[in-house]
Amino acid sequence: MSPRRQGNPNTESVDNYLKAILVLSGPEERRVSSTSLADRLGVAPASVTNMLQKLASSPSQFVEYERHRGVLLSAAGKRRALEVLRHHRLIETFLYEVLAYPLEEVHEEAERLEHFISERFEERIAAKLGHPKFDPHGHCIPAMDGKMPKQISKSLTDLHERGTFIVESVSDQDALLLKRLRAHGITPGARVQVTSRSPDDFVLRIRNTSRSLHLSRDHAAAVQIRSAQ
Amino acid sequence: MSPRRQGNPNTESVDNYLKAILVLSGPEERRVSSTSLADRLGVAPASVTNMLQKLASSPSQFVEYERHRGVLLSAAGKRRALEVLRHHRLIETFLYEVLAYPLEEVHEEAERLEHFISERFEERIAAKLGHPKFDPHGHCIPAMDGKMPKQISKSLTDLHERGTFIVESVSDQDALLLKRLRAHGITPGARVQVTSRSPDDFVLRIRNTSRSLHLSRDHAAAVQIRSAQ
DNA sequence: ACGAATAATTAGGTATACCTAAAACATTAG
DNA sequence: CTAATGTTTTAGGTATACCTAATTATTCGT
Repeated sequence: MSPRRQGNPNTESVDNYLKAILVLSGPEERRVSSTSLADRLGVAPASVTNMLQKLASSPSQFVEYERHRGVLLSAAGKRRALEVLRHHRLIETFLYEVLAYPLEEVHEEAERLEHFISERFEERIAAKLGHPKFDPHGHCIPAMDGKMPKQISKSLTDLHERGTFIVESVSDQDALLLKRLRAHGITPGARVQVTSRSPDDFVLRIRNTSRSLHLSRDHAAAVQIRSAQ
Repeated sequence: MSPRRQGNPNTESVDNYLKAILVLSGPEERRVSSTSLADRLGVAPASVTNMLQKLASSPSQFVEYERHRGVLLSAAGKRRALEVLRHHRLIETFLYEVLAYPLEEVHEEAERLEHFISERFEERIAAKLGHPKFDPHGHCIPAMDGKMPKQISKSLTDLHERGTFIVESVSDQDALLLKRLRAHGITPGARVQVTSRSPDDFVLRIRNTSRSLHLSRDHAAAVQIRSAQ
């Protein structure tokens, strides 16, 4: 018996599967394949199949799963996934604002703690932070009821014009990249100019500075922007 | 595979065993029996034997265990146990001071989180709190190097004279009792008068008030006191 | 539309941490 | 100093979450 919250079906592992499905299914909520889940979670595809079967046939009804056709979150699954995401982003904000963590270290700690904090802890840090709407990476924090405004930004790689933009958010997945971006002033809210781009070389310049930064396609994909009004 | 910190031998469970051994072996560091561990951890005695055998034969060398003769912490085991205890008490202090938790809710949350916080988190909350020496229950917080001053207090039940005393600490094990004690002003630092006592009825009066409080033997055992200088 | 390539599932196995029931050991009372 | 009692260990079994290797489905190109 491993589960900390015994009796109820929310183990750490289940939470991670739900979060991964939420992210991979995107705003259009398309079905998610076993392989993509396996990739994201760093486990073998067979393990994913196993877990999905268990989840689908458990009374919790978190997912809708069809053999060979991928998986989708149910309403309950989405609710739980958003709750964990809320935990994650609140904790990130808390570590950054209250404990003065460096931005790039916030994710790893939140990834661990998100599964173990109580409702009370969640409430208290939210209150302490003044019920923030965004985390320090610029991602929005789901409300208690699970509502989350659709963000209208797009990825740097989806950009075809040249021009000046505002950085909306930056992915927290790659700590090293995050550190490099921060060193160049690419943080949420920054005004940046896209100087040139080729398929695998995006050149950014930060407004009011003379420095510029080259990003590979993968790295550029981690930066979400919106047009400067 | 359950361990969160993979590769290294500190699972949540191991931490809990080490903590329990630390507490049960007391300041005299006497050997701890399987049954007493089983009781404290809420598991079957057979499970304890199993775990102790694994711990004793693991490369981590946390315990010294002899069949039928109980278990003892090694230097490494004591170090680890004190680290977890430090986490626990720092988190309690943090929840109380920074997040304004009610005293009696601090223990449960700390019990969960103590296993998952990083060194950085530990450092940051310690710094934020000004490197406190005591938690809100009045227990002292082990230093980073594992040093901890022996506390010279004794339990209310070990008291044979009548008189006025200062509350040194209050056990965090029983949230309901803690709430009741708090309601009567029995918190660390309070001056209390022991009005009368019989084997199962300890009567306390808080200095400068007219209220008094009856405690059973078990409950009185949870209150540590020192003489008022 | 069919065979090759790719994706997904099944089958069988590992480790952790727990359980119960039965057996072995230790302690204590007579 | 032995028998009864209580404690501890052994033996055998459960569930979770993973793994690899083998098999079966699906998809895609020609």
